[in-house]
Amino acid sequence: MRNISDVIEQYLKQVLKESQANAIEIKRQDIAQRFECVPSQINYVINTRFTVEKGYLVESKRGGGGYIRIRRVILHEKQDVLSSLMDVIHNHPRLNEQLVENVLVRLVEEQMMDEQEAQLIYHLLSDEALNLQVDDRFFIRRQQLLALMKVLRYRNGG
Amino acid sequence: MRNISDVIEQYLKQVLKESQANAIEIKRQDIAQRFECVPSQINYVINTRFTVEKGYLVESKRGGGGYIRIRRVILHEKQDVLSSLMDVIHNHPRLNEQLVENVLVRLVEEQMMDEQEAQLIYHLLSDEALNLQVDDRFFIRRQQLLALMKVLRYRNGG
DNA sequence: TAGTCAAAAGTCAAAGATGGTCAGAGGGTG
DNA sequence: CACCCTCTGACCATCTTTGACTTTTGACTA
Repeated sequence: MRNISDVIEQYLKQVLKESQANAIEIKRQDIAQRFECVPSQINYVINTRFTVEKGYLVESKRGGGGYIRIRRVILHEKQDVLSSLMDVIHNHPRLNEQLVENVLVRLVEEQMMDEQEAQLIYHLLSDEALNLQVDDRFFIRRQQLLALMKVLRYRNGG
Repeated sequence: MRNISDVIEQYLKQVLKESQANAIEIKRQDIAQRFECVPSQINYVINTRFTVEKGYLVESKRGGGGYIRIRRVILHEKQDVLSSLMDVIHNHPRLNEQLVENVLVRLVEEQMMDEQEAQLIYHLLSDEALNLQVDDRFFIRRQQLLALMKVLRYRNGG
């Protein structure tokens, strides 16, 4: 594994998978110690790898007895997945390639589209294809991702 | 061998051949060091020798733990269909919905994509999703259709 | 109860680690 | 000589790591 962030990410996902409940509670300091890094590294991992669009919810508490709780969001209805992703799209002012990728990966994970389709759309929404001013790029991505959600909704009998 | 680029090219192809998977991951700096050249020489080799037309796909990541991944892919046999469609796209100043549809239908007929994929893309490129000034719409459609062609060159057997 | 303190976790910006781009210099070949 | 590859290095973009400083919380004390 190339960097410590990836290692920590894998570790947390492993623990999450092995836990009965779909949530784990960690102590930031403990994890930092286990991987010999500074505590704020854990925040970095969480902020970049356990985001809402990837299907995670994170809560925490400071002070004595503090913790960080990571929850895997499990939505049984495909419609719920779509509306949650639509929220994400609406709430993100800056729809960069990374976010597009996260959304598409999630859709594949949730079996709402296959990899080939995701691949195609990723390329259509890439910086290279959307060779425009950044803000215009964000705008187009929003429009097209929402259009995608619409098609997927009715493809899945909505 | 006359120049360092050729040497590096051969080396990478050798490593690729010996690897089980049809992909390798390198560190630019490592390769540059091994052949005692500047790092950007590696980009030169990749840009001139590992192109899509030659059957290679390259991805990379910057920053800590960065890498360059080179993958061998199989080119689609219908390159001529793609180039003729690219001509069409280039030569049409006004890429309206009808033209998009025609292109997509042709791609489906040629079995370069399936109906579902065509459907998806049609919606992404619709007037409704591309809620912009007409000229901008034409521009985006051109960019994205060309991006689509690029992906289709190697899909289905990579 | 209010105040104080220590123990968490959060934020943010700087530094570090890679890879990418581009334009110009260098060199070989028809 | 002209032209086309190659090679190089300065500068840029992106992702990760680190640490100083901040905020929140609960326990203890006056």
